[in-house]
Amino acid sequence: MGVNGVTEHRNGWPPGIKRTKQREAVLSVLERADGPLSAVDIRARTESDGDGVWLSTVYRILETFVNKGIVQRLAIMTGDMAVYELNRSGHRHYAVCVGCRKIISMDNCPMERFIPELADGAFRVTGHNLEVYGYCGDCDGYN
Amino acid sequence: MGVNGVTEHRNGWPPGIKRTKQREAVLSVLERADGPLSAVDIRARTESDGDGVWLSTVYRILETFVNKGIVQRLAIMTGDMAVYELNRSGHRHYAVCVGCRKIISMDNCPMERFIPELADGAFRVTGHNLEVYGYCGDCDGYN
DNA sequence: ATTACTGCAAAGCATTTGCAGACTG
DNA sequence: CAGTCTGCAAATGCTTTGCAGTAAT
Repeated sequence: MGVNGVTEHRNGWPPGIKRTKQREAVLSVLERADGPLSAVDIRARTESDGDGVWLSTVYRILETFVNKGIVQRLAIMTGDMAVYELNRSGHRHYAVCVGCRKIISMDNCPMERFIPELADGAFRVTGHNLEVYGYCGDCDGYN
Repeated sequence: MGVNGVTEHRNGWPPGIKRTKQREAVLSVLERADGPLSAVDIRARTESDGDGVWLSTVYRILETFVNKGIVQRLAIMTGDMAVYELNRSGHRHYAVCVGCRKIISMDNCPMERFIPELADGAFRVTGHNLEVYGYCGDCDGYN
């Protein structure tokens, strides 16, 4: 599989991270994800894959991955669970449907050209987060 | 849409909302706020003002205000508490300092001119949320 | 062998909810 | 007066943490 260019760890393993069955399972889930996943989602998918990973371990692995820059924790507030995604090179943003809570990925980032504008003042920009809210095709018209 | 909106509580109170001492206290805090506040912040400020409001009541009031469109719940994930702000007409976005967690407001919204682009597909945009991360003047250089 | 990681249980903490009394319109 | 709102307490649910055994380098 792997249509996507996950940064460097193609043939092996991200450097500086101990390789364990559980971490492989979590990374594998994230690589195959179609959108951001919560810790609970990830745990469920590892179970479907045959390698159950304990929930607290999933949280610890995610924390490690985030610290290493492999994974990104998004700020989408759909419900109250944090969601995570692989930190792919060309980053994405998401549109959240207020009707059905579906998360739709937006391919391009309209912010790219504006970051320079913001960087002029006394603030060095290192990243950003954008979510768009609204109604998807299925839910529009009912609201 | 585009109606002059919620900013109508000129003679003191938004329409359609029962007026209680606690709601007045919360609204007053939000009106004087210099930035987004958490429920705990709000509760603390009502205490300083002399009118303590119970925390669960603050949450219920905020929920009511959000439903009425008076208040907005942001998706800033500084720590793990939700933060709220008055839904002022010209809306704002915030830059969050990764060093000291300070929240700096950005006066203009770079997204305004891009929402139309997004609205083309099967998605009707009703709102959006943007946060920029980086280092503020005080923290830059130390990281 | 040394050090880090995981399963598990239990604690933490923000937020929500149930209920009886108090208050608003 | 009827219906809503609040104080309070207890519950809920996501996330974190402590510990002892296990696995990786």
